[in-house]
Order: sequence, then C-alpha cells, then structure tokens
Amino acid sequence: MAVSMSPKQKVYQGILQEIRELIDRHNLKPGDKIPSERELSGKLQAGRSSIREALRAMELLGLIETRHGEGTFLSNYQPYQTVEILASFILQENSTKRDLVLAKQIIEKEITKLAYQQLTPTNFKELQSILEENKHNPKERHVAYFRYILNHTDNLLLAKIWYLMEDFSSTVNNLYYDDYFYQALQTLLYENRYGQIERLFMNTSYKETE
Amino acid sequence: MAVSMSPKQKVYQGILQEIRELIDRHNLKPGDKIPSERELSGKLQAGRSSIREALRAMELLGLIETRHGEGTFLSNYQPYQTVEILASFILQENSTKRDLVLAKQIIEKEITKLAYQQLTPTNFKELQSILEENKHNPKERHVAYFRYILNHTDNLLLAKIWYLMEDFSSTVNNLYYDDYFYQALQTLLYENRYGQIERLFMNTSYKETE
DNA sequence: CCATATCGGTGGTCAGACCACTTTGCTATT
DNA sequence: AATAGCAAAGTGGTCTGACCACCGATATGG
Repeated sequence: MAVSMSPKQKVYQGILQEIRELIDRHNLKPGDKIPSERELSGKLQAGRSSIREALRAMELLGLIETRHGEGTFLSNYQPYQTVEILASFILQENSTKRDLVLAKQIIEKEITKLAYQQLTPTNFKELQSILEENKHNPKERHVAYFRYILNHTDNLLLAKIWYLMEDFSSTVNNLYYDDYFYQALQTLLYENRYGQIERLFMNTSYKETE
Repeated sequence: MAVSMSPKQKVYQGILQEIRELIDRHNLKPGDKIPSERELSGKLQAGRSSIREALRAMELLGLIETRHGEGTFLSNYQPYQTVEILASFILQENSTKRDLVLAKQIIEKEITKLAYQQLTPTNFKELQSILEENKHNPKERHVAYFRYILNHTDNLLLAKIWYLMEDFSSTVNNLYYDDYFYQALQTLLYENRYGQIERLFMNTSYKETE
C-alpha cells in the first residue's frame, strides 16, 4: 500500500485518514456517493480487503451507508442497527453512563437556551402539542420535544452531538424528565423568563424506566 | 457463512454478534485472548476476510487490541476512543466555524461550572500561575487554563469532546479570551460567586489572532 | 547451563475469483 | 414509434489461497 502513514500504522487506518481527506477535498455531504471499493483500491494503492476493513468500521459507526449493487454513501447518522451491539460493549462502565447522561443533559439545557430567542408563539403551541400527543410515552415525548427544539437552535454541530448521545443512551436506559418539568419549561419559555431555564434544568434529574 | 443472522444481515455483523456471545460464554475479561482469526474462521464457517472486517471494526472502536504475531486480546476498554472517531468525522464534515466556536464556548462554560465545586484554594493558585506563565501567549494560556479545569471536572466524555473541538478549531483560528476575562473568572471562582459564571461567559466573545 | 537458530502460530496484506444486486441501455416485439 | 424484456456493466458481499512480518517456544550447539 502507498497510503502515507506513520510507522507501524495499519493500512486500514491510513485509508480512514485518506477517506476523510477525500470527503473534505470534494466537500461531500450526507447522501453523496463515495468512490467504489475497487476505485479506492486503485487510487490509494491498497488491496480491496484493506479498503473494506476501513469501510466496514465506518459503517459500524454509522458514518456511511452501503447499498448493494449501488455503492457507498455518506450517511446522515440515522439510528443504525449496530448501535445496539456497540452500546452493549461500550456502556458497561457505570462511570461512562454517568458521563454520558450528564453531558446529554447539559446539551439539552444549552440548546434550549439557544432556541429560546427564536421561538415564536406558534412554535410554543406546537411544542405543547408534542407534549400532549406523547403524554402516554415519556421516552418518545422527550425525544420529540428536544428534536423540535433542536430544529430551532441553528447549530448543526450541537444537533449531531445530541442525536448521537440520544442514540447511545437510549439503548440502555429510557431517560426522560417528569411531567412537571416540561410544563415548567413551557411556562418559562412562554413568559420570557430566560434566566430561570438554567435553574430548572439543574434542579431536575432524569427519570428512568425499566 | 453459517453464522445465524437475520435476513440480509451482513456476515461481519453476525460475526460481531457471535464474538460477543463467545466473550460472554467464556466470561472473558480485559486482557484475555480471543481465538485467532483462522480459528474463528473455521468455527464460525466464515471467510477470514469477514472475520477481519468484524475485528477491525472492533479494534477501531477500541474494544480489542491486536498484537502482531501474538494474537487478539480484549482491550482494557477506553470507551472514549469511539467518541474520538465519531467526532473526528462529525466535526470535519459539516460544522461551520460558527457552530464549532459556539459549541466549544458552551463546553468551556459548563466544565467550569462543573469543576467549580471541586476547586480548592491550592487549585486556584495553580490556575493563577498558569495565567501568569502564559501571559505572553494567549492561545497557549487558553489551552492550559481549561486543560487544568478539565482535569477537575470528572467527566471524561466532556473532556474528550473539548480536546477534539480545541484541536479542530485551532487548525482554523487561534481563539482565546482577553486578559480581563480570565481575571474576572478567577475572581468569581475565588469569591464563590457561582451564579455569575454563566453571565461572564455569555457576555464574552473570543478574540482571534492570525 | 546458556546463547542462538529454527519453526509453528498469528496478524497484515494482497490478488483474484465468484456471487447477488442495481442500473442502464439496447434489442426485439408489438 | 413505443414499450416490454433482456443483456451487460458496475458495485458491494464473500471466500480462498498465498505471502510477509512478527512473536514465542523449542530444539540445538557451544
């Protein structure tokens, strides 16, 4: 293989690097097609099996999506099937879970504060609908509520991070806030009491089913 | 391949499943050796390349460790390697500079608030030293200061995320706060005015060199 | 007894061969 | 001319076999 690499680095790791740069160079976005395995094999001067080792790893992470007979495409991080397998390995440590839950809560708090300035009365009503439609399913309610918030946050990076965290955490626990929290938050948003959002989040812990 | 699998599931995904069960059955712990690639290939009735696709994916995630000439071993798992891989793609692919900067600032604010409760007077003095030692180099000062804070935050996940963001953002610009900010923050920490940390961050923007 | 050469097992990589699937475009029939 | 049907090309999915480089244990020679 001719992929430039630090001493002892394995070929597939170099491939990974190379693919990242390729994505960057061509400014590829989710949904775009990346070169075929055989083409990459030729371009990067590496065996097809090495290419595949890199691609499979990326696929496991949900970074790409492969369609038999069509090609390989950049993914937009849908909940991927393998997340379960991953999580079963990853989230064994309690400290990891704790870190994740805390980080996720922080993100939720901050995106709420970011979205705050952009929410209109209409948005407010839609949020209320979301709460009512899902009142029977706390977990779904939680996801729907914050997904809506996220769409008004105007920060794609934070959105991606939150989706990922949500994906992982949802495979182990069902985390959500209790009814009171959402109503209190709605009230704060409605009544323009920005300063109290912080406090509300910090004084609330997740509930958990299962 | 004879690995039992749901319709259309790929072989390597079945292998993943199989390996996890194997680990479970034999109660393997970190450091233990797992069967060789050729042995797995025979036992699971799959080609060695498929076995490798599964193992490489696991390796990339940090689940296993491979020693050339010796074998493959369960890793003393560092779950956060996964975060790095994911983040390295997410950060690069589609985050505008603006998103990244904002997210980074949020993380810095929140880790400071987390660390707040753990900081002792000694820590406080050390932070002051850091500021003085780097007074000539704003960028280095920024990194050193928050690295220290991070070490007292007790949330490895947030730490990883911050390091990555710092890494990526530093390739684009040199961001730091102005002198006043750090002194003000020091004062707040010292005088136990937790509630004002939030405001200080939100009223301060990054400076930028280059 | 020790230093060393050898050998078997292991991961690392490649090349080539099929297969299954999708798309495309040509062909032959209507 | 329009269309139904099929063939070909391109792609991912998988397996096999072949080397290489590396490690550890064992046999060998001093």
